[in-house]
Amino acid sequence: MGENLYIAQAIVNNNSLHTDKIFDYSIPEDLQGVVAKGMRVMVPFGIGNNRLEAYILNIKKEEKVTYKLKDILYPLDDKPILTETQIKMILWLKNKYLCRYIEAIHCFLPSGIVNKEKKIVELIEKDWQKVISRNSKNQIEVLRILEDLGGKITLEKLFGKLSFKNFQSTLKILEEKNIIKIDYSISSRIKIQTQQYAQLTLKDDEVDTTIASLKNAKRQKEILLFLKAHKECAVKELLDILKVTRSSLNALISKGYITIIDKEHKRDPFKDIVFKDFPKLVPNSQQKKVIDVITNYIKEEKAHTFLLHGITGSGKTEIYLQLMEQVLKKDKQGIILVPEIALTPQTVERFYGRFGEGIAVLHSNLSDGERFDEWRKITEGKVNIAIGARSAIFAPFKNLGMVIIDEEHENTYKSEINPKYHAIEVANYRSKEEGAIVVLGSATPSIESYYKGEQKEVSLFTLTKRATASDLPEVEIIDMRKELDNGNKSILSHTLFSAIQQNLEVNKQTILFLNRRGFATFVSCRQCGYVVKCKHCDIAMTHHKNMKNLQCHYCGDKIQEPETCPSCSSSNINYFGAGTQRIESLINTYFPKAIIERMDMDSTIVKGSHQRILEKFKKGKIDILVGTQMISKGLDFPNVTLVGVISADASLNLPDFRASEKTFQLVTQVAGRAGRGLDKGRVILQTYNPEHYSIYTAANHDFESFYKEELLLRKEFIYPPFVQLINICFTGKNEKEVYIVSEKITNNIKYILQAKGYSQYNEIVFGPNPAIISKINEKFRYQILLKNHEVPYHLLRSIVKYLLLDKRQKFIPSTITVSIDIDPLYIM
DNA sequence: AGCACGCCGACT
DNA sequence: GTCGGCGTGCTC
Repeated sequence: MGENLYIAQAIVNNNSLHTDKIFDYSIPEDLQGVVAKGMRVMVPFGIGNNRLEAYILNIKKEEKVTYKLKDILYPLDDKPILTETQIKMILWLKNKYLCRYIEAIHCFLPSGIVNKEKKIVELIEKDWQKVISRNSKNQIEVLRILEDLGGKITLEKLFGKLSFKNFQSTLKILEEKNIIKIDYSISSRIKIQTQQYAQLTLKDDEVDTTIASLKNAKRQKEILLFLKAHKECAVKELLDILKVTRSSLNALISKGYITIIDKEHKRDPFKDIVFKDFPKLVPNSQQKKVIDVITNYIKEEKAHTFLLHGITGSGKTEIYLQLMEQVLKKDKQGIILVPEIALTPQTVERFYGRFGEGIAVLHSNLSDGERFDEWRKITEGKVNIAIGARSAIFAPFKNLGMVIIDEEHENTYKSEINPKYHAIEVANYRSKEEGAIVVLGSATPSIESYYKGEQKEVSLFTLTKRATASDLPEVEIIDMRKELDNGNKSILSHTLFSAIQQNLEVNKQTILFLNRRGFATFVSCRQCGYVVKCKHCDIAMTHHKNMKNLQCHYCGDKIQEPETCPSCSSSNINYFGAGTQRIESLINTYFPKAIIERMDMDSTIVKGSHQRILEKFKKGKIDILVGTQMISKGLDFPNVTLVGVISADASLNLPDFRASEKTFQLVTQVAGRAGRGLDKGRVILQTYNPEHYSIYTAANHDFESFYKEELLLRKEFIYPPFVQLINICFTGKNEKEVYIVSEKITNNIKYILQAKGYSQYNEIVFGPNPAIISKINEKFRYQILLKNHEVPYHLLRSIVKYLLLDKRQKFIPSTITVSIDIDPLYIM
């Protein structure tokens, strides 16, 4: 016939490395012009022609094909759910972060939108006992279960009940014997909620005559009058407002005067919250300069990145708000990223307070349905602003004007699951592709971002004035070694103790900060130095006092708290350092009259407990708040005049090249919690390393000095921003095998480097080494670290891609998992 | 991953 | 001869 063949190039929704490629499907004639690029379709896949959802990335025309192609079954969307821009970005993500297509695709879609055709198993031969031989144990088991559960269940459910794994052949035999039937049923986890609306079918001039004709039907007249005035109304509301019953309405419906239509009803997660108006503030001179400069870029639609380095309280949020106003004026949309939305309610409140409705909020604990609704508000153009955590960077705006990333140094902007993207990288990409600007803000910028500022790659603004007149708090460093010399074995120095006491006397609030949940509460023997570690994960176990046990925070294993040292039997075993719980109970005994509350991962498991504690604190119903990182962010309480940092060192001793940076950031952020009001704040910093630069520069609020010092070290030891890193982690149950595979890959990388003329590979490839956490959940972990030291970065990446993706089957047995992290934040 | 195929041992 | 366990290899 010589007719053209339309071929859809699609990615199947199958979370496997082996199917991570583009599959071609022919588009049957009746679907030509119906299915398009960016749509989801159902396709048959594999030998069993299992039905899978597939995402069409491209459609091409070919005259003939020499290979067999299967037909698309049917479309799942009536219009594309992925735009051209997004498809391009999917390819970029895959290539940059070396993830799978499907993982990149999932960034753009709300979870739960995925359709699956479930297999339904149905019993059709009731008298099966006559046909099946007594020996076929497995077949009998399947049929019994089917019978018990009503003769029709999903394959999944059946599989869950079976005592054997290999059910496929059993089912096939039963199907062939016509005893069971296997069918498909489509299921989507999300349903669009609809609400009934009443509408008039009469024309305006008909209404009055109709009303007159109704005579005695008083209620019906009221309804018609109401609808004449309001055009349409939700049935629920109509009945509520007019105090009429459904029967009156039904009468009108049966007479044909009114119709009921289903209208989509969007769930609103913030419906119960009233936001106070947040009026525009007059910017100070520094703020105004920033706003003016960036506004020009917005007006000219120039892609560019800005870094706002502003001390806490320098009014960055007001800058964000005024820039957003400019973006909206250009009919463009904006994204605001915050580290974690539950911890930064003030940012959300201010945006709502300034712009009212028209904002989509992408919470971390939205339900699938709520998330879907927020996503639809964006795709349908109903909102122009999206606020959310990391994943909101993928908000599907059509005309993006600006991305704001607040607290840009935060770790939460780097994804820990594939694709392991960094929100700043994605923002910069979108900026260039979509002509938007990026605004990064932080009181303690990351070394990488600040370095880019110095290199003029991004425009740097420094804000030194606090927007409100309050001064930065004074920070005192307490040398805990001297405390010990003076006979104070307590975890509170004399200075901090008396400061808390004074603060309580004048009815001011105190925040006590501890570096990590139970990070320091490892159990150690003073006699032999033995540290109790998890036998599965090789990390120190954490003491949980109220449970009287030790827990591993990686695998969750629990053991009884030991009374003597498991190694030398000495009774001199000690609970070292202190977790938040221990501090809480200690403070309780020191200050029995004070109201003390703890805020950490354990005390905020229950949904909404953050807000509850913070609300209580805001109202002044808590005297002392003890907490972890969680309390270091964004809290702005004027009555807090004292911040105590119990031990500034815990994060300093982490085995990571960013340990100093993290310590500086934490101490600075926490110190910024004091003195937000009219009273001067006081910060007391307890440490065993008072001479460490990250401690004293943080105490002096001196980012510049810290940066200079840190940058020297980064340069000397060849770390980012001077090189880029790639971390490859191999995981498996057999330690020897994991080691051998990772060593083989290491040698291959070195071999290729040498062949390409880079013989100094010992400065490029490090490892394989056991990961710092060398064992998680009975699985051993080895890693290779790559640095692009005097070797092109793209060469390193293409080597990794070649060995671990393209030729994966050749090098990696299926018992080993490989995880690739491009530009890792932690190497653990 | 998910499925079928094919080889082999157990059991009638 | 039949059934079921397990290893292997492919998926448009």
